[in-house]
Amino acid sequence: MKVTIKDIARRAGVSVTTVSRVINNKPDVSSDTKRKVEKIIDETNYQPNTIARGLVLQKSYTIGLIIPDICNPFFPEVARGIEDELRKEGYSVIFCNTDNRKTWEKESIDLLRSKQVDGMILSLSYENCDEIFKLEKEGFPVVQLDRLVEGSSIPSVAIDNTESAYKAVEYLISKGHKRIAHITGDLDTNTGRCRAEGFKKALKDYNINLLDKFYVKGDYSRSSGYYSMKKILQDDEHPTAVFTGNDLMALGVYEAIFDEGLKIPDDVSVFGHDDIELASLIRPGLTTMRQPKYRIGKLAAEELLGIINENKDPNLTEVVLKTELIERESVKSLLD
Amino acid sequence: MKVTIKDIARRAGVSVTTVSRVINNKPDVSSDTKRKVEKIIDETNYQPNTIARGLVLQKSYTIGLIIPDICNPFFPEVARGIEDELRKEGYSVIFCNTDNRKTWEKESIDLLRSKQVDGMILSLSYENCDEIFKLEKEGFPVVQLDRLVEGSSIPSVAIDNTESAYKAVEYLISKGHKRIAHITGDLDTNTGRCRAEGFKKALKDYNINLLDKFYVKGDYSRSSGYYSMKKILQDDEHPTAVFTGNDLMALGVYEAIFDEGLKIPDDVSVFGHDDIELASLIRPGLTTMRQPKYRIGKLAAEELLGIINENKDPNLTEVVLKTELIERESVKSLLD
DNA sequence: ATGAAAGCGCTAACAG
DNA sequence: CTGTTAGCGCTTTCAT
Repeated sequence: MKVTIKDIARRAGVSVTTVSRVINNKPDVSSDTKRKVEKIIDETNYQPNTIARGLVLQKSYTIGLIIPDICNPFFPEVARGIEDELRKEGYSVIFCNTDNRKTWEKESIDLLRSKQVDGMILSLSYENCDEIFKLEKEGFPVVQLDRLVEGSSIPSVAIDNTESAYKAVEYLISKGHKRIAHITGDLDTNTGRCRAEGFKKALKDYNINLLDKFYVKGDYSRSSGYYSMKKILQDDEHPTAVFTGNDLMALGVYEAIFDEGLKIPDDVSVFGHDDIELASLIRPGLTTMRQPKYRIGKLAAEELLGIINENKDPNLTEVVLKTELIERESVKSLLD
Repeated sequence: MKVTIKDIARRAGVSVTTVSRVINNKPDVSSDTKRKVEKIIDETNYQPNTIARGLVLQKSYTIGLIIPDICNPFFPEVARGIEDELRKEGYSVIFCNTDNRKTWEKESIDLLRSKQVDGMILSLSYENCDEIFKLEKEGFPVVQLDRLVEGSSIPSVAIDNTESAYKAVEYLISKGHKRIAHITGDLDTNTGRCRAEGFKKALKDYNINLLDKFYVKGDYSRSSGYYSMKKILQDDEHPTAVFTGNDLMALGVYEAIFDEGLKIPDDVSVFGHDDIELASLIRPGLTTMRQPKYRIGKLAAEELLGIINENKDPNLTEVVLKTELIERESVKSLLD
């Protein structure tokens, strides 16, 4: 049987209140009894039952993390940033994968609520606004990852995807590219839409025509990158450069290009987004926009902690991080 | 204020006992009152407090996952396998990163115990046996990942690294290679040692001499692969094939070989281990042994569930998974 | 078929 | 300084 506060109390010959006091470092305990109790706690290897404490304190010191898929290379680092930050404050994190399915998202939220988490960090599919609004109405502490829901004032930690994509395309243009294709991310997500928007805006600002056949809808998966690029390459008229909605798709694009016996960047330049680890590992190194992933996680956690603890006003908090252009070898300059 | 079982009881005009009965689908409730209660539950969007339930049931429906680092490409898929499997049975998972630090490992175990997890899945540093033994003595449900601790009967899900390496080398031999080098993984880890052992055993079984200069100690990092290969290539006498302790090192090996103006697999064949995503992306595609990562996670979860629920005897459970040889283009046949 | 009451392990007034 | 008491939200005998 597990040792409880009662056991400690009995063995120390004091009341449970006193034991509780020493556990929580409260005043009003003589250093004598304190020592005595601590000794017994040590001997018995007693660990206070956080569940029971949570019940009375109405606090679980646990937060929920809901993401599409921890296997998506974006999330492990974010998750790590969150866990590191939260653990410092004594919180632990329960994580749920949803594969962007609305029903799973709802289930996960309900599950976490029933587990009395003190807050949540969410990366939900774009359409799933109801859930967010419901949480907001209840005043439940929530921070969103990587998305901004219009009409809600729920804090969010994200990068400016539109600007980031714009910068990427601008770079391509500065290298003399004019025939630039884009394989979009999942357009059901905010990030996917914003990056596509940034792409279009850059072309427009630089007076470059956007050809329909150079704008292909992907879904962030590696295979969608592969097939989209295959499709693009079927046409006689190749683009000189392709900007993909994320690095994972760029990997698929690499394969498609290699399949056709073409060379990167000599035949086609490739520009990704996110700078996942693979980007530096593949050859040629993938030029891409780096997301400060760990930092996103860390800041999201800080944000959430702020809301939970100081009852910080969530209304004003919108953290927008910049991405960094990482130049490698997958983009060729057409100038000179 | 959150709605509790009392609120439901009051609004339905019944006792909390009755409400509890319908929540848990117990018999002895007239279908009439059952409907009535269910209606109120629906209306109020009531979610039973799992924490409170856990307190009386002595069950949290939460398990702990302790790993070195979720950012290590091995773990996300394992974690996903665990989460998928556990969620089906109504469990959720709290994860902790330890960076293989013993103090963090101990802290994490204590934390999870205080959170009353029903079991743990652990991937601890090799030296940290005390903690495992302590848990074992208490009969606490634990499954180990990727590690067999001698002298303990704690179940473990792992691949047979020795055999896996043996198979790899055997394959190389079957392709006519006799001058085979090995760049080891971190020999402070069990995996590293076993793979090196498998390498040696295969050579011995096939009566091939192991040259000292063809056995170089690496540490699983890409750069160690690079420098180790450089060192190997400095000698006039090249190996015809090199087997690396993991894929990441193989990547470094690729670079070293390219640096020397040599070709893979024409001049040197390369064989990796793990089949990380990258293996299929680099050119030439890396021949390697695939770890069934998702499956490892899934089985570890099943194992744990078995111990928790059916009080299955943990003594006999040692799941050893086979790796799969993935043939790509980095190995040349010397036959014909 | 239903409810009253006890208790899971802990904290927090309140008294002394 | 210390202990008594009353819950936190839920499940579970045991009556009725």
